[in-house]
Amino acid sequence: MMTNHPSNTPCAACTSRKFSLFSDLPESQICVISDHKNLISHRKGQILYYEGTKPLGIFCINSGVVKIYKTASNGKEQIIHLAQKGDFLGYAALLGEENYSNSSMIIEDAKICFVPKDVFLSSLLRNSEFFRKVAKSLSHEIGVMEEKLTNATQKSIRERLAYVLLQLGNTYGVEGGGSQKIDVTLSREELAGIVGTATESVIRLLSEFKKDKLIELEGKKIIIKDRRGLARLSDFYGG
Amino acid sequence: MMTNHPSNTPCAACTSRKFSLFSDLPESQICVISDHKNLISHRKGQILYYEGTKPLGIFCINSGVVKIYKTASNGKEQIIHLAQKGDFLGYAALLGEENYSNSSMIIEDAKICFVPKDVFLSSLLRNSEFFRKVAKSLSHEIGVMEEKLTNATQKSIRERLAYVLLQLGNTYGVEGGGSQKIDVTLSREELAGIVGTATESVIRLLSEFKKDKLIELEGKKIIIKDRRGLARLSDFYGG
DNA sequence: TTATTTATATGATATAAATCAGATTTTCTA
DNA sequence: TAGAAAATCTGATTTATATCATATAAATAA
Repeated sequence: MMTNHPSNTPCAACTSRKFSLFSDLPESQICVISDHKNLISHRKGQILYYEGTKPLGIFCINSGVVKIYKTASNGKEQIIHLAQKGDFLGYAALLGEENYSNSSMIIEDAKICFVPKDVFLSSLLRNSEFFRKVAKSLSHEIGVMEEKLTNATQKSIRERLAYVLLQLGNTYGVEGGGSQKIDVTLSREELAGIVGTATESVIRLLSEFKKDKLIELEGKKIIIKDRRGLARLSDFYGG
Repeated sequence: MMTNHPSNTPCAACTSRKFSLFSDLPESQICVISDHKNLISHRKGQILYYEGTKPLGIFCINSGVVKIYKTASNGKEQIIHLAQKGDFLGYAALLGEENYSNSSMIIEDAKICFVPKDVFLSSLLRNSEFFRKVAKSLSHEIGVMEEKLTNATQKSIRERLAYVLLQLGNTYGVEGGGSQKIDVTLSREELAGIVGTATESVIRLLSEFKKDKLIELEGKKIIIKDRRGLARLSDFYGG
């Protein structure tokens, strides 16, 4: 039996699904998920879940942007990553049978589906290809985190900021007139949280990058003018 | 059919297995693994695998200690973690269907079983409880890495070193006379690789900790004299 | 709109930690 | 066992970046 609430369009019709781990789940499974999911609209600033609390299901982002972060003992936020359309949230905590290891907050208005724990888990167990895909995603994430840790300890703030800008360009970049606008609204403080540094340092370095014609600043938005230059800075090819 | 090479004792009899992800695999599965695994002795300094190469199976540590590390572009090693008896290596790369994201080197003479890719994967698919356990382990690892990243960006070297010493004490500590000897041989350079700092900084801070009666130094071995003091340093409870 | 708060920006200063250099000790090896 | 090489240690110096302080601009609320 398949219910279909007005505000709850079926997963089969979801345009974000093709970007997600649900992408090639068989029709039958999709219907089960669809039947039990709950699509909720979130406004900027809302918290999806808090570190230390118990996961009751997983989130799948239909639209919007979410920051995943840990709050350090000095009160500063370390942003682990930004999640968008098609991304799953909270499945690591669920599979790890642990409380959330991080918190998540909406940074651009979002529509997010919630799929209850048992629906998600039984779907995994009933479909080993899906399970494998989820495991693949977890594994990939580990490699990404290893890279981030290595960068954090071995690279300078300047290098890391340049690298983060390039990455943001890859994910949120809108091309135009030979330059690339990073189309996501991040405060300087949040940018600092991604890089893992002080807000003032980010502001200072952005000014420097601007002076060096690597970027342009349009309010909160950053426009990348010279990807090659940033790439040179981000690595160790001179600098 | 179960072969049993002289140097290749069956997994059913392996005393390290109870610490591993194989711990409650059913007898039938154990036999398959046992039949296809290969136990190899490794000497200190040997490389198990290199970052960027293709995983052909997984490693399960029977004895010894292995460091898992990434080499940064400045040539320095960031040690991701140390692995010991019962730990699995290389399964994330296998499940992620990617090349190794890190390298691994023996730091204390080790006996390590190699289980070929298809044997491991078919075992996973045939036993969903095992698969779930592996997924749980991957998920846990992600949380650990998030914590490490946050520490790396938000804590001082002094705090991180104190924290690393406590962790090493937990894993390798041998109690005796109110103090705890860290019974694993790490060079100062490797300790620096764990903390994510320069070798000289580690040496200097160890001297300082010694002066402050937090630890004692016996050649390469470190003896923790004051866990409480180190804990105070490692966190932000004054310092 | 104006007032108030919050975010961004820039300068001055302090400091942790890297780097460079040299001495001593330990480990390796021929 | 001697000699060479590597690791540890300590000191001096430099540098990147955090912190503190204050000004300006932008966002929000009254």
